[in-house]
Amino acid sequence: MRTLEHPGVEELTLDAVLSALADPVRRTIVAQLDVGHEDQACIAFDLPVSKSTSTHHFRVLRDAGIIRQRYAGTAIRSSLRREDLDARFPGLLDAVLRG
Amino acid sequence: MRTLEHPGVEELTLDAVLSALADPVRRTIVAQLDVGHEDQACIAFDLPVSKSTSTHHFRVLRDAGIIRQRYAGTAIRSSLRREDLDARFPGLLDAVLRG
DNA sequence: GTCGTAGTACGAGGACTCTCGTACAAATCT
DNA sequence: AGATTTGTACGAGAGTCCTCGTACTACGAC
Repeated sequence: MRTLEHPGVEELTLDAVLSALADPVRRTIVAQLDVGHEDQACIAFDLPVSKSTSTHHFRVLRDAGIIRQRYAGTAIRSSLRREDLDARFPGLLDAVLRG
Repeated sequence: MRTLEHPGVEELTLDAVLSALADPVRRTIVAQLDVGHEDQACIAFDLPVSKSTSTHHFRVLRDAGIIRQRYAGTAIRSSLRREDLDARFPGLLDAVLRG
């Protein structure tokens, strides 16, 4: 099975997290994951960009440690790393999601 | 007396605020304002960039509504718009400052 | 008035980002 | 096996951002 690289909790940087969340498309992804679309494939998200651009944004979120991704057949299941983010930057994710 | 443009509370956008806070130099400014250097001139901040780059970063922070600036002689006094930010995006500033 | 200080305006270089299309790889389904 | 689905790799174009130096303005001090 194919695997995907994820940074550890202690590797999360405020710089990467804030840069990732500064993009509106990526905040849309995070918001949709927050309301429980964790079973969706990347392609099923409602995004105003092409497929390759989607891949780019999901990768940025994964590299920043904001989401976790694992293969499920040909698709990928994404989920929010809420606990890791709360442990490293308490209140940040909630504040952004509320905004 | 010269004046400076500031956005109103209702004009603050998450996009502008997060983009502004995504830069490490600007977070340094915000952090120094947070620990009570609000009497300092811009030039007195400990930043690893040139004077004109400083001007740029202070302007981005002001345009995003994160700081307030007013002239005091030839210098400028900057201060955090903590209450405005807390009203618009509760918990966000604290989370970033804690990180 | 002259000098010094604090900040701005402007332009430029370099890097990065967002976007896309096309071509491709990996797993699944028929 | 062949077709379909999902996502990736790659390259390219356009735009943005960070950085700087130089020249300039506004205010205050002497």
